Amino acid sequence: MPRIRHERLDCSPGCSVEGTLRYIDGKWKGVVLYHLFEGTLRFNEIRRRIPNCTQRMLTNQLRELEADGLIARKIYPEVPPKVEYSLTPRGRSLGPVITALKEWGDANVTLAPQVPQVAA
Amino acid sequence: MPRIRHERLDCSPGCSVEGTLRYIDGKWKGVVLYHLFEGTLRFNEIRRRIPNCTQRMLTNQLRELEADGLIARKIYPEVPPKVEYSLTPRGRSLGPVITALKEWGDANVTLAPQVPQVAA
DNA sequence: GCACATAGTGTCGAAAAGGATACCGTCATG
DNA sequence: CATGACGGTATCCTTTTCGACACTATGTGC
Repeated sequence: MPRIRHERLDCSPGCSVEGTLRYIDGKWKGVVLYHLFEGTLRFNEIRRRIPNCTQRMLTNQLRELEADGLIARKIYPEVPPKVEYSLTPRGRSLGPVITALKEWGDANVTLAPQVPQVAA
Repeated sequence: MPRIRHERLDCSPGCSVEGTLRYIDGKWKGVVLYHLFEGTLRFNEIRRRIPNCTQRMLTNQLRELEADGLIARKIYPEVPPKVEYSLTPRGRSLGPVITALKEWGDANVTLAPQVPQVAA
């Protein structure tokens, strides 16, 4: 379950910003959604696209996205398991958000990040 | 310091999405930025706009936003302290992102949130 | 018989985020 | 003299998040 950023949304007019953030908060949700905009993907297809995400984390993120109604999970009762993930209409409605995030990132996040690099 | 969502950004083509998210991640950053789009604000003006945010958290969020070059902090060496916060050009360039977040939130986040409500 | 692929689950523990609370110095006001 | 506003800090503690790793079941291929 994602961090509950705000229990109530009437705290401030900007709160709907945080309300949206709540849905895409989670270390891998943004990327997952981004990849699902390409089309339906199976579990391990997503996994291969996001190598740094552990299996457990991917499962978590997918479950949360599903619980939030953003993605759909279709299980084929086959012998080697087959599960497909796709965007729901609600998920697809996030298009402008993901696009805006992607564009700002492409323009403003240098590929050599000035991230403090944990400095350990 | 924000959670370091991804140390490297070449992990996946969607990573610039997460790259952007890194900047607005933090429980109150989205709202803070949103309010600063209205114009320059003093510390306690922001504070009053976000009543649920503690003083310590607000300071943290502002410091991180400043460190990320999204907001500017101007100190007036006056006797009752006066500090003004405003968006930098870089911060202002987040406009489309904040707008997209706000619009999706307004349209899709019902004011009576179906947040699991901690269910404790 | 062993490894591999599928799509997961369970448990553990470290680290990070965030909340509560108290405190700082200075000035004005009552 | 006490209180409040200003813009913070410092400290402590709890909650959340995330990563590592092992484990599950079934079927295929070698």
